[in-house]
Amino acid sequence: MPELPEVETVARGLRQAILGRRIVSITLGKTDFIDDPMALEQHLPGRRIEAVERYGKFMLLRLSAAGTNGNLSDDAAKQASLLVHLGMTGQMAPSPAEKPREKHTHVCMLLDDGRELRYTDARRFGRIAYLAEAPLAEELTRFGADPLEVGKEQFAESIRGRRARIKALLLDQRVLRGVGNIYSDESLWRAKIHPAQLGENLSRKQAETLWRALQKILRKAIVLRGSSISDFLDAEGEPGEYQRRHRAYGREGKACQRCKTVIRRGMVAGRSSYFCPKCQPAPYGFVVSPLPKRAATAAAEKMERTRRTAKSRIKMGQKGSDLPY
DNA sequence: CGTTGAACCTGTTTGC
DNA sequence: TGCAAACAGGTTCAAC
Repeated sequence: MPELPEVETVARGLRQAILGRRIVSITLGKTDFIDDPMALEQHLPGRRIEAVERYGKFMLLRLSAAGTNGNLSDDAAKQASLLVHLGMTGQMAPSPAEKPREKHTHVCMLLDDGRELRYTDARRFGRIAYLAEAPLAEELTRFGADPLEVGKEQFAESIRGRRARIKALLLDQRVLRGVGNIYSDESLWRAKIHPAQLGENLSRKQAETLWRALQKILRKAIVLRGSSISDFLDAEGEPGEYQRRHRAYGREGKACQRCKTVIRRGMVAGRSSYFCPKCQPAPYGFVVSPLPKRAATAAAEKMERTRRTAKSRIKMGQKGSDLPY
C-alpha cells in the first residue's frame, strides 16, 4: 500500500495524535513480522513517544530513555526507537480503547490518555522492530538518498552509471528510499521515459527531467495525503486523494492524457508497469503483451462517460472538474 | 552486475 | 452462480 507520500501522511497524522504520549502496556497478536516480539513487551511499557519520523518507507517512533533508577540494563536506558514498515497492507492509528479491534490487529499499545495505538496488517508484509541507537543506525545505512532531498547531480549519477532498468533502479531502496510501484510509473510517465530503459542509456537531460518529475509528484502526493487504491487510510482513518491524479498507474486501456494513445501494462522489474507506448518509447526488443478484454473496452467506455458527463454538464450549466473521474 | 521467479500472507477482482 | 486464477501499494533470496 504505502510508498513515501502515504508513509509521510501517516507519520504526520501520528505526530499530531500521539506525540508525547506514554506507552502504558502492549498486547501482541501474530508476531511473525516482528523482529523480536519479546523486546517490545519488555522495553515499550513506560516509554514516551518523543518524535515520529519518516525514513524512506519506514516510520521511526523515537522513544524516551528508560527510567534511570538503576534496575534497568544499560541497553534499556539508552535512546531507542520503534521501526515500523507498513508493507502492503499495514495501518497504524490511534483508536479509543473501547472500540472493538479490527480483524488483523496485531499490535495494541495502550497510551497514557486511555487510547490505544493499533497496528493492523492483513498480509503481514510489514515489519516492526524495537532497536537501540546503534542497531538502528546500522539498519539505516542500507538505504539510499531520500528522493525529496537528493540533488539532481547525485540523482543523475546514481542512475546513469547503471545497466539496470530505470524502473528497477527507482524501486531499489538502496538507490533511493521511498519510491514504490505507483510513483515510479507516475514519474516515468511525466518524464516520458519507458520503465524498461536502462539507466546508462538515459541522457543527462532525461535524468534531470526524471528527478524533477519525481520531486513534483511526490510533493503533490503528500499535499493530497497519498493515493488510496483500495484500503490505504491515514492515521485519522481518511483516504488520500492522489489516486485521482494518476496518469499511468492503473490506467491500462485508458487514453494517455497527453496524446490519447492507449496506456499499456507490462512486467518490468517483476512488477506491473503502466506506460504510454507513444510518449514513452520502449527500448529495442521490449514486447508489449496484448490488451486484455477488460482493458480493451475501458478506453471506449471512458470516452463515452466523458461525452455524457460533458453533455449533462452543459445542460445543467455546471462547471466540470478537469479530473478524469 | 543483472534478471527472473518464487516465497512470505490474505483479500479482492476477474475469467471461464 | 461458482470456483479457480490472477492480482495487489513490498522485500528478500536463490538460481542463472
